Amino acid sequence: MALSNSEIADLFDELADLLDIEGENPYKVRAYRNAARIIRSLPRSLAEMVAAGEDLTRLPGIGERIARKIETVVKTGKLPQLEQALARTPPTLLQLLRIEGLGPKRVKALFGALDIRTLEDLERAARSGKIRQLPGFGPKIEALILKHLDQALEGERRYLRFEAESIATALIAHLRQAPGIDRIEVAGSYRRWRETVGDLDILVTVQGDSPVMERFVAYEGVAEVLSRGGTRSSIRLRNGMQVDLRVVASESFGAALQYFTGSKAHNIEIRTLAVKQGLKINEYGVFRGEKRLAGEAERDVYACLGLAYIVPELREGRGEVEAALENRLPRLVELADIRGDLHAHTQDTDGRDDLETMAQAAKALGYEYLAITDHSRRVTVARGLDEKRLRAQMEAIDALNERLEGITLLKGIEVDILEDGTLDLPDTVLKDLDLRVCSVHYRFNLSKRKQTERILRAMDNPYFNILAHPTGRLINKRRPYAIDLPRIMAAAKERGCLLEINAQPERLDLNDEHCLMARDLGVGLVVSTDAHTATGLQLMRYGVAQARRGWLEKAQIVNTLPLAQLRKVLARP
DNA sequence: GCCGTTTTCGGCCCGACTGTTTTCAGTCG
Repeated sequence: MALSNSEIADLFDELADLLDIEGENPYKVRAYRNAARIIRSLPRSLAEMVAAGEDLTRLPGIGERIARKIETVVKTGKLPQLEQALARTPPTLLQLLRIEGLGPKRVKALFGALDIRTLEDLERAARSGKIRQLPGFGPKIEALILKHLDQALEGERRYLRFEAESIATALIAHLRQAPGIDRIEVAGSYRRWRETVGDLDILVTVQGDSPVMERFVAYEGVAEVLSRGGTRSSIRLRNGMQVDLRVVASESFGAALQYFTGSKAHNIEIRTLAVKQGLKINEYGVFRGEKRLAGEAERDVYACLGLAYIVPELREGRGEVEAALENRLPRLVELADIRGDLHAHTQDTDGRDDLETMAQAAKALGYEYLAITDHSRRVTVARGLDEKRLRAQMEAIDALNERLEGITLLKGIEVDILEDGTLDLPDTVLKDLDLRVCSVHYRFNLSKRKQTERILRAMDNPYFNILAHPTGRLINKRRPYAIDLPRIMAAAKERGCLLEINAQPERLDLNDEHCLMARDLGVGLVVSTDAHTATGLQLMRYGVAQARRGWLEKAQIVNTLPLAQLRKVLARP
C-alpha cells in the first residue's frame, strides 16, 4: 500500500524537526519543510506521479535530492535519512519542541547537558532547579517550561474558525470602545479562512495617544497577560485562546495586514521576490533603499512587486505567487455567485424548522432555489424518512411551491449509502425527486478498498447525484474514513455525479486540499450548508471560503447555475 | 537542500519581544 501524500509530507516534516534539533544547516531544514508543504498541496498522488515516471524536480522546491528521496519513499515506504536521524536522536525530543519557549537550540542543549528526552524528564529537571543552571537558561525560562508543560501534554489546541469568529467579534466590540480607535482587522489564519485557528492576530490603527493596549489587557475574558509592549501585547483568554494585538501606524496598515495575514510560506516567497527586485518588505512598508514605495494599502504591496492582488484565501505558498506573476490567478467563486443551497433538513427529521421557514430564509438570502434533503430511514436517531413519509413531504413541497414566490423548493433526500453500496430507499421513490444527496453515516471503519467500492457502487445507481460530506470527518473529533478520493472523483466525473463541499464549520468536507484535487480533476462540485435550522443556511460563507482556498472558480460549482441549467446537470445526461 | 535575466557558488525574509546578558541568542510569528 503506497503512502499518501500527506503521510510522505509527515516524514519530511519529522526529518526537518530532528535535523533542526541536531543543528543541521537551517536552510536544509527549511528545504525539507518546504517540500513537505508542496507535497501536501499536490493535486495528485506522488505514488501515481512516480509510477508514471514524471520528473518531480519540476515541482517548485523539489530538487534532485528530494526527488530521489520521494521515489525511495514511494517504492519502499521508508525514508532512510529519517531512519538514520531517528537512530541518532530520540524521537521523543520532538514533543519538547511543542513547549512554548523551547525551540531546537534549547531542546538540543537540554538533551546534551541533562539528557532530557521526554516531557517527564523535562518536568523533573525543571522542578529540581537544574535547568536554571545551564548556560543561556535562567529561572524565568525554567518557570516558563513548567507553566507550559500541561498544555504540551494535551497537545496543541486549535479552535474552529467558527468558534474564533464569535470570540473575535466580542473582543473587537470591546476594543472599539477605546477612544481614538480607527481601523481594526483580524489577520492571520483567521483572515485566510483556515478551518481552524490557533490564535488571533488583531491589528489596529489609532488616532493620537489611544489607551487601546490598556483596554485590551483589561478585557474581562483575559486569564493572563503574556507580554506587554508598546506596539504589541499578547493575552490568553480564559478559554485558552491566545490573542495578539498590534498597534500600527495608518501609513503602515496595509503592509502590516499583508505581513500578519501570512502564511509564513507565502511571505517568504513575497520577500524573496522583493529582494530580487532590489526591494525590501517589512511590516512597515515596501522600500527601495530609504525610499518608501507603499504601505498604507495592502493592494499596493503586491502592486509594487508587479503582482496582481492575491486574496488571503490563496496565501498558502501553493503557487499563488507564481500565478500572480504570470497573471493567471483563478477568478475565485464568491458567495454572491451561489444561487441556492442543495442540502438542508427540516423538522420532519432532525432539523428544527418547517418547510416554509426554511424557504423564506433561503429567499431572504437571495437564493433562487433550496433543496430539502431530510434523512432516509436508516438514520433512525434522526427519525429518517421511509417512502411513505417522504411522499407526504413531497406533496407538502408541491403545495408550498404553488404559493411561494421568488424561491423554488426542490424535493430531495439525503439518502444513506448502505454497506453494500445500495441506497436506503427504492428507486421507485428516488426517481420522483428532484435530486438525491447520498452519504455514508455508519460503518466508517471499512478498509479503504471496501469503503471506496461501497461508494463507487452507489454511484452506479442512476439516481445518485451528490456525494455529501465525502470523507465523514469532524474537525478535532472524528478522523476521515479511508477512501480513495482521486478514484472517486474520477468516477464521479465520468458518471456525471457531483461531490459536496459541506459548509458546516466542523465538517468543511471536502477540505481545501481535496478542493485543489477536484479542481485538477475537473469533477463537478456543489457547496451546501447541510443546515438543520433556518439560520444554518447562513453558513454558506464557510463552504465558499473552503472552495476559494482550493482555487475553485464559479464554473465548477454547480449551485451557481440558474435552476433550469441545474436541473439538466441533476438529470445525469 | 534549492535555486539562478546580477550568481552553478553563495546566497537563502524580517522585526519584536524576552531573558540572559552587557551586546546578543533564541524564539515566535
